[in-house]
Amino acid sequence: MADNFSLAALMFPDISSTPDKLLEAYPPRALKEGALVTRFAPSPTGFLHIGNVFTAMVAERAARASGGTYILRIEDTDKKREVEGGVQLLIQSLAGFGIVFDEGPMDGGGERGDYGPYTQSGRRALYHTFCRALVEKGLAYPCFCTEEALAGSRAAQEEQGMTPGYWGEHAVCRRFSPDEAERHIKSGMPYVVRMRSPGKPGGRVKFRDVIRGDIEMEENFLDVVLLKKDGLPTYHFAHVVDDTLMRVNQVIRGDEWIASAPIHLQMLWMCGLKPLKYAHVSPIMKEEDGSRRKLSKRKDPEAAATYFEQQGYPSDAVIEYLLSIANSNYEDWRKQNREASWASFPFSLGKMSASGALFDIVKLQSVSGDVIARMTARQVTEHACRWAQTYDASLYGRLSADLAFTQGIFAIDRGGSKPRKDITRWGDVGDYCDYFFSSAFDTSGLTAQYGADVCRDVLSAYLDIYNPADGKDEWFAAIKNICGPLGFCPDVKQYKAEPDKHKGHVGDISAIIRFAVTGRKNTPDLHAIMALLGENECRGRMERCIASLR
RNA sequence: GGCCCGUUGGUCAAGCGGUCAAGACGGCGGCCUCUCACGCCGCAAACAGGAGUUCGAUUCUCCUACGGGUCACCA
Repeated sequence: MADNFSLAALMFPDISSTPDKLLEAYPPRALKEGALVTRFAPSPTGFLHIGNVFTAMVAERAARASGGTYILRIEDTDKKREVEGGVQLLIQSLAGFGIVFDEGPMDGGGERGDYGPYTQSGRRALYHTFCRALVEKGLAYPCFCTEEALAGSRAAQEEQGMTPGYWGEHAVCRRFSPDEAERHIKSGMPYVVRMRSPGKPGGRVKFRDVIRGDIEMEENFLDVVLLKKDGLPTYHFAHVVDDTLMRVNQVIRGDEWIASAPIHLQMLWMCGLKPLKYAHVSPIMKEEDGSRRKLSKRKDPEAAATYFEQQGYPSDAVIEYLLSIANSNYEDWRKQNREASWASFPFSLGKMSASGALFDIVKLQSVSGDVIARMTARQVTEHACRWAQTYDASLYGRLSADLAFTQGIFAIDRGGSKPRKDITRWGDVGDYCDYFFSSAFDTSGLTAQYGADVCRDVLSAYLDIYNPADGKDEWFAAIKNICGPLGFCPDVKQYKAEPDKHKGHVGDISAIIRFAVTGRKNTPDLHAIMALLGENECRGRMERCIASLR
């Protein structure tokens, strides 16, 4: 005569352990007060969404800020979605953002930590142990319904206006005796394992979400699948056993999971496990046609984490932007701690907003400009070269030809308390510094504004007194000195008071020189530029300019 | 449709019964200034709507509207 124990033995012949033994094998961690053990648990699809980076960062910050542990767990229970090399790619991409794990699979293979395996496909026996115990207690049972049958009852339920799913009249396998179940199994029928939900329609569950506060919803009354036909667990079941066995004490995940929290709480209870603590993170949104939606992998290029690297945003800038979305006091902190690493920011899960933020590329640019402005010329040079090396070969050629010169470019107007902020991503540097590498300027803009004669006179006069040894003050004084003879006013204010008395003012003189030397109307400190270019180059450029004006 | 979550300026957001409703990005104006930046100063700009509770609601309750999420042998 079959019973739940013989049924369990038939279903899990190679499982001899028990949940209690597993709990002993993965004992509670020695943690200091308030330390959070968090995890990032992606499926290895090979695509890293910026929203995932956000969630991963939040979990990482929460762990680090509390002196806890951060775990990577690979959820590869859906073989259809798996991509070759996806795990390595994921680890590397996250590392590129400065997000690293204490435990889990490692770059280059292998894994670290005492609570593994960290890949779900390697944890089969663990799930089966818990599942076997459930079957023995009559809390789980095999279900032989075909997908067609399921679809049929779903349609019927919907027609009747009742909640679709495996419950009530439609949970046919739930009512099988152990005898019937065994007979079906022995006949070779494929089956899934479902939990025997104790829930009732209309029942309520309450739980506290760290981000959203108290939430109350209808309890689960569906006989949810624990193990799929292939013996691998569903997300729900895997989550429950993994997070308790890994001793995760703060589950941080996307808010799309909040609807299934009642399932998880119920499973935990049925397994005799303590409820987990949850924090559901809102997704990053995108505005389109006046309405919001999640950033879409298909429609939005900025949904891909790789987009930002390609565009040349420093990874620190992306993280700081994300951090400012997560904890709005981040920007105030940054203002007070100019030079500190974002890693020392006292991150707080509780300060997260419950509503989803719109992705704001303009704000990212502002943050990025600040991040780059804080860098030294050397750091800028290194970053720009590294970026150009893979994304802009010709730029790389220019930048790397003479690194001291390149660093000199980035040193102009850098450092000090008011650094320039006009580079917001490495993709900007090509435009930013092109005139340092080429002197093929079109001077028509110059003559259009001042007339060829004036330009020629100004440049000739300047060439006569040009002294490359001048410091910035002498350099500018020299320019002022040629104003008078040329009919320009050396003092801007004076000129503005009586504009008719002069052809223009010093600004116009230096504008002409600037244009001859750089081909631009606007540049950083011209004296510094000329000093870097050197006497020969500067003279050459001005002489060529004069020649082109004839 | 059921259940759940959300809604403060264009955007991110402080606020947690009494505030002239912070700050940041962006916008606009000004100052500084050889240009452009930077910096500084200033301006415009918000509590989705309606009922309650209260001496008093952005804050508490309910309803409505709108937005989002979820209802798989996917995560």
